[in-house]
Amino acid sequence: MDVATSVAAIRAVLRQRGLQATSARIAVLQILSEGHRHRSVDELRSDVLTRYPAIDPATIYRTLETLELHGLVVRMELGDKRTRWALLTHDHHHLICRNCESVVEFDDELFHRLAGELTRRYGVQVEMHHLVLRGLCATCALTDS
Amino acid sequence: MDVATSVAAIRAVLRQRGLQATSARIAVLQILSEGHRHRSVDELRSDVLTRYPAIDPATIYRTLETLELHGLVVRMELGDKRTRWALLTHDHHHLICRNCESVVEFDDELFHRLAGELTRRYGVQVEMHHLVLRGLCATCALTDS
DNA sequence: CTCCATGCAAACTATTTGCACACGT
DNA sequence: ACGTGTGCAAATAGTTTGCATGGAG
Repeated sequence: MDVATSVAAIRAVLRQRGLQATSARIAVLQILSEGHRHRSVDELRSDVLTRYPAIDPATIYRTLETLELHGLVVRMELGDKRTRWALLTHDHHHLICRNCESVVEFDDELFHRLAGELTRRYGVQVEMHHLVLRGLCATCALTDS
Repeated sequence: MDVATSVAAIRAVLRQRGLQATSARIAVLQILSEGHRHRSVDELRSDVLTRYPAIDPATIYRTLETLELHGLVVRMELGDKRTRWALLTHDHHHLICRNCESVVEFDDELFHRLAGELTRRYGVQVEMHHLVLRGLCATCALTDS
């Protein structure tokens, strides 16, 4: 699914997995498909409001749980207590800058290597899809602090 | 601070950082020093009960926040909503087995290399102290599932 | 003796659940 | 029509905060 996916495509994806194409599910997937930012339930709720009739928070929670179960979205804990959600696309990882709060995104390559090494050494099977690291982004790292 | 640290040593560490050596802080550090497991506030509260007079949850939260600020303990989010706490010792990382829920611990070496590579490639300064990964532990990886 | 830390109770926030009704197929 | 999804309201769980009292230095 790509940025700003059409409703028809979303319907197809849902049906494909045996899920009813309800308005809540379509709205949530549509919003999440616009820029692959990770959003909290509350952000989702207000984003939905700009274009669709309101969805009850309880429904959003249940919708996301279902979509996660069927491998369409992923959850991520950023440290505050709200869970963030995004479309499941390719594996990628994040660094949150402790100075300016910006989020840097990394592709999976280096982490993939790490996972392999961990398997070799410890026998574990690491499933890293959306890792969250903390530290300083390039800009703030230069200014030190 | 080592496993089962003496009260005198704990007092010293606290004073050293300009902190009052109160009974709550001593009790919390004492409990955390016994096996470097990561504990939830509730586990801490009941562990304290076996040896000390009860500490109010609110006090435990405030105590941990203070100790964290002074670099004595670290927090960790395991995915359920309770924050876990441990003494800050050496950097190490964890894998939680999604099958048997066990926690595997890794030393820092491989991750340290990864952090270096990220700095080289992206200019970021990664601060990874207690990373939490998910996957399968060696035992469950063999049995597949 | 002076503050900082603690206990208690109430407030808050994110999330979950029960139930009757509405919608998708 | 049938069964699943949704809205609403109430319940829950973890955590935070205000305020008066108690203990550490």
